[in-house]
Amino acid sequence: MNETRRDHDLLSIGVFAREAKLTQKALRLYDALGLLTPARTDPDSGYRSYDRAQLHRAKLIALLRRLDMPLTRIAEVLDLRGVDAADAIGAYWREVERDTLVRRRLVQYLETYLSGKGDHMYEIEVREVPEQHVLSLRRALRVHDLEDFIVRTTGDLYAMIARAGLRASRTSLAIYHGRVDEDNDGPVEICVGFEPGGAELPTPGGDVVVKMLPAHREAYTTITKAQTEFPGILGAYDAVGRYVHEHGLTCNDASREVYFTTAAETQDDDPFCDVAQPVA
Amino acid sequence: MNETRRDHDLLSIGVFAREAKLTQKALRLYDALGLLTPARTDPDSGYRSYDRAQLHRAKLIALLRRLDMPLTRIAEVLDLRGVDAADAIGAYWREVERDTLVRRRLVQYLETYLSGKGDHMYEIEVREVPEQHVLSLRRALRVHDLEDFIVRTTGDLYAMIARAGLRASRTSLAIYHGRVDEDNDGPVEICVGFEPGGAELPTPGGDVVVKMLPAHREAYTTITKAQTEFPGILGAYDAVGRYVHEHGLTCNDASREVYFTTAAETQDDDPFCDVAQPVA
DNA sequence: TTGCTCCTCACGTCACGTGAGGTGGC
DNA sequence: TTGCTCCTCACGTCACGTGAGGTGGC
Repeated sequence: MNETRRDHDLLSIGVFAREAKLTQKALRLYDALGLLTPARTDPDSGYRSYDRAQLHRAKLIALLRRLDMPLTRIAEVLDLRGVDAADAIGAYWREVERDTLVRRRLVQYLETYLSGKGDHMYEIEVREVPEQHVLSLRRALRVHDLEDFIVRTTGDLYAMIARAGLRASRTSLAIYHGRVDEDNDGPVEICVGFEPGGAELPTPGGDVVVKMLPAHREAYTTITKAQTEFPGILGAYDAVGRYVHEHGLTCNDASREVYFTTAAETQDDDPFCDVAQPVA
Repeated sequence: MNETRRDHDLLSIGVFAREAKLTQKALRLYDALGLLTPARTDPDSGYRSYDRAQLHRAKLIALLRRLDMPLTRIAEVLDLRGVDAADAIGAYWREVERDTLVRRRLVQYLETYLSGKGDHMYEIEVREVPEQHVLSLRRALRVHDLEDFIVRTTGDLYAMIARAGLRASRTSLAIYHGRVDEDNDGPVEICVGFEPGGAELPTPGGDVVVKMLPAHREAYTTITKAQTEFPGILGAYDAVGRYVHEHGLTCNDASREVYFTTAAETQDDDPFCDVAQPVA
C-alpha cells in the first residue's frame, strides 16, 4: 500500500520476475543481451537487483514476447517512444495478420481436399479451341507479383488492340510455361486474341509480340473468383490433372487460365475464369 | 510428361525434396523420426530413395509445417484418414485462432496506451458509498473461470434475495482480494446488496454469508462492455490507480467492479460497470 | 579425371527450461 | 545450523540451417 515512495526500491530477481511475469532465466538472458540490465549487480556474489521503475520495461517485454516478437525486434521497439513504439508494434502485428490470412486459406484448402469435398467440386469438360491470333507478352516472375502482372498486362494488351482499331477477343489467357510460386518464376505468358481485320497491327514495341496460338483440345473447369485464391486454386489444377490422368490423355502444352470477365465486375461466388490443360 | 507410368519410380532425395518443397535436411530428420521413411535406403552408401507415391505424404507434411504444427502433432494427423484428418487440422487451427484473438486484443491494448490515447480515455471521479447489507460469496479462481463465476454467482445471490422476499440493490460487486490471472487466484468476492426489511433472510447455505460492507470513499470510472475485455480492462485499473497516486490518496481496501446492468441487455459501447478503488 | 549428388557429424540458431553443484544472507 | 534465494555452467528442446570432410556414380 505504501509503494508510492518505494519507486527506487531495489528488488531481487525473484520478486522482480514474479511482478513482471517473467522467469529468472529470461531475465538473466535479457541481462546478457543488454535488453534489460539490472539497476545493480553485486560484484562479489553476482546478485542482480532491479529498480521498481524497471518494471514498466520488463512488463512491456513480457507482453511483446506473448506476441512472439523476436528479442531483436523488441529491442527496436524499446528504443522508440509513445506513438512510434505503438506504430512499430502495429506494423509487426500487420505482418502477423497477413501471415495468418495465408495460413487460414491453407487450412480451408486442406480441409476441403482431405475430407473429400474437393473431389466433386469441379466439373471437368473437354473442348476444341480454334487457332487464334494474339498479342502476347512473356515474363519470368514469382507468385508475389503474379496477380498484378496479369491484370496490368491484360489491360495493356487490350488497349493496344483497341488503339490499332482491331476487334479484341472476349477472353484473355495466362499461360504457365513453368511453375510459379515462391521459388519458381514461370515464365508466364499473357495473351489477348484479336481478329486480324482490315487494319494492320503496328509492329508492337517492347516485349510484346504478335503470334498465332495453334488450335487444340483442352480439358478445363470453370472456377469462381473466390476459388482463384491461393492455395485453393491448386485444387482446380489438381482436379483437371486428375481428369487428364484418369482418362488416359496426354498433356501436350502448358496449362493456362482463360479469363472471360474482369475482377471488378465479378462477385466472389460468380464464375471468373477457366483452368485449362491442352491435351492430345 | 510421361510420369503417368512412373508412379513407382524411385527419386533421389534431391529431386524428392524439390518436388515436395522440403529441404534435404528436413527429409533426413523426418526419416530419423520415422515420420517419412524412404522407400529404400542403400545399405552401403546410405543413399535414400523415395517412391513418387510418397510425395503426397511429404507435401502434406510441408503444408502442415507451414501452419507451424509440431511434428508430433503432424504424426497424429498422418495416422488419420479423410474427414478425421481434416477435423484434426481444423481442431488445431481453432486453437491457433483462439490464441490469435487474445494476442490481437493485446496489440490493441498496447497501441492504445503506448500512443497515449489511454491517458484521457477514462474520466475518474470520487464518490461516497454508504454502508450496505450484502449477500456474499468468496472463491479462489484463475482468470479462465472468472467471467463465468461472476455471472453465475451474481444471479444466484439475486435469486436468494428474491426468494427471501427482500428487495435487492440495483448494483452488484466483484471485489478482488488478490490478483486474478493465469497464475494468481484472487480470491474474488461477489456481493449483492439488499434492504433488510421486515422479512428475515434465512441463514444462507454453503459458502454464502450475510455481511455489512462499510461506508467508504472510492475513486471510480465507468467503462463500456467492450472495455471489460482482457487485457483492455487493465487500462481502466491503471487509470484509477494513477488517479489515486497523483492525488496523494491511499488505497484502503481491495479494488472492485460495480455492475449496474447485465451483459444481455448491454451493447458493446454502452456503459457496463464501474472500476472502483476505495481510498482514504 | 571432373562435377555433381549424396552421406554423416558437429555446431549454430532462437528463447528459453531444467537440473547440477555451489554460495550468500537471515 | 537450517531454509531460502541466488549464482554459473552445462545440457536439453524444437525444427531445422550451415558448413566440414568424405564418398559414390556418371
